Amino acid sequence: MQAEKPPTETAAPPAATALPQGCTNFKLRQLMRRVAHHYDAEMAQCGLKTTQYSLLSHVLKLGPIRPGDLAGAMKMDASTLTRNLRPLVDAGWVTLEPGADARSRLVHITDAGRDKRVEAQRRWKAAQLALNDALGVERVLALHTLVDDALALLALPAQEPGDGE
Amino acid sequence: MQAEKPPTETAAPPAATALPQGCTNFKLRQLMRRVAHHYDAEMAQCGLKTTQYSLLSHVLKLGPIRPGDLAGAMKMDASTLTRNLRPLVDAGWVTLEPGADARSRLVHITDAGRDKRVEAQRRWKAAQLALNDALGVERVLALHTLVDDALALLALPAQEPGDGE
DNA sequence: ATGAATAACTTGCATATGCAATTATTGCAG
DNA sequence: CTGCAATAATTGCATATGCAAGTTATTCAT
Repeated sequence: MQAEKPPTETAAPPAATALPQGCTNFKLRQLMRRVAHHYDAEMAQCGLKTTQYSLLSHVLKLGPIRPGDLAGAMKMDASTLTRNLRPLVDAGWVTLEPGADARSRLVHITDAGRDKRVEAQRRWKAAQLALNDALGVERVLALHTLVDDALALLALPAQEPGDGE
Repeated sequence: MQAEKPPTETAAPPAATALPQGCTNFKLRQLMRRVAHHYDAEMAQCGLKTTQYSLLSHVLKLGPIRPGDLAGAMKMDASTLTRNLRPLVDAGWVTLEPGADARSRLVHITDAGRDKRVEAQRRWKAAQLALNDALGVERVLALHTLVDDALALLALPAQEPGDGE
C-alpha cells in the first residue's frame, strides 16, 4: 500500500518488531463486509440478516430482558437496538411487553421467533462451518481469541465486567 | 473463559483443535464498533469520520480514478462508494469530473482535500498509536496478518487477482 | 409535597452498507 | 443504421450504527 522506503536511514534494529502497516479500522471494515456477505448469503435463504439472527439468538438466550440490558450485553447503542428490534417485531418473532417500570420494557421471544431461530441456526451453522473451512479452523480460532482479547482491552470505562457475553 | 478440562476423556489427540465457539460475524461486528469508536473519537476533532478518512486517503493515493475502480480497490459496493463520496464532495475535498466516457467519471482530490487529509492523517496516526498501545503491538500485528490472510482467502470469485491491494 | 436530578426508551439526524432496478452511454451485430 | 447486449454510475429500498435531543416515568432531596 504505502511505498516501501528503502532503509537508507535507521540501520535496521536486528529483531525490531515491525510496526503495524495500514489502518486497523479499514482492514477490519473490509473483513467485516466480506464476512457479513458470507453469512448473509447463507442466512438469506431463511429470510434473516445475520445481524437479526444474532439479535434473535440473544433475545432467546437472555430471556425476557430490558432493551437497555440487551444493548449492553451485545455492546451496542441502545438506540441501535431499538431500531434493530423493529423488523423482528414486525415479523412477529419478538414482542415488546411492558416491564416492571412504566418506562422500561421487556423483550420477549415468541413461539414463531423460536421456530425461526431453530431454522436460522441451521443456516448459521452451515455458514460458520464453511467459514472454518475457507479460513482454516486454527485461523478462525486465532481470530476469535484476538477479537475477544481486543474487546476486553478496549472495554469502555462504564462497562460492567460481570456479563459473560 | 473456557474451562480447562482435565483430560479424563479423549486421551488420544495431543493437540486436539478445539472448535471455534460463538459467531465469527458477531464477534467481528462487536470489535468493529469498538474500534470504529476509538478512531472516530480522535478523528472527530478534525471533522472527519474514519470511513471518510479512508476514502479520502484512497482518492489521494489512487489519483484521479473511476468510481467503480475505487470501489473495487476498497472492496466495497459501487453504490456505497457513490454515496460515501457525497459528504466529501459537499465539503469540497473531492470532485467528480467527467471521465473518458460520457458515462464514467473520475474522482479527483482537491487542494482543500489534500490539506484536510494531512490534518486528518495526524489524527489517524494518533489513534493508530493509541490502539497499538492499548492492544499491544504484537496483537495488532497479528490481527493485521489474520485479517489480510482472511481477506485473501475470502476473495470474491469475480475479483481480479492482479491488484496488490 | 414539589421541583430537580435520574433513568429508560425513542426519535431526529447523518452516515455506512449492499442488492436490485434505472438511467445513460457505448459497442456490436445484422 | 437500428436494435440489443454490455458497461458505468446512480437511485430506491431496507437495514445497521451512534450521538444528541426529546419524552415519560421515577427517585430523591429539601
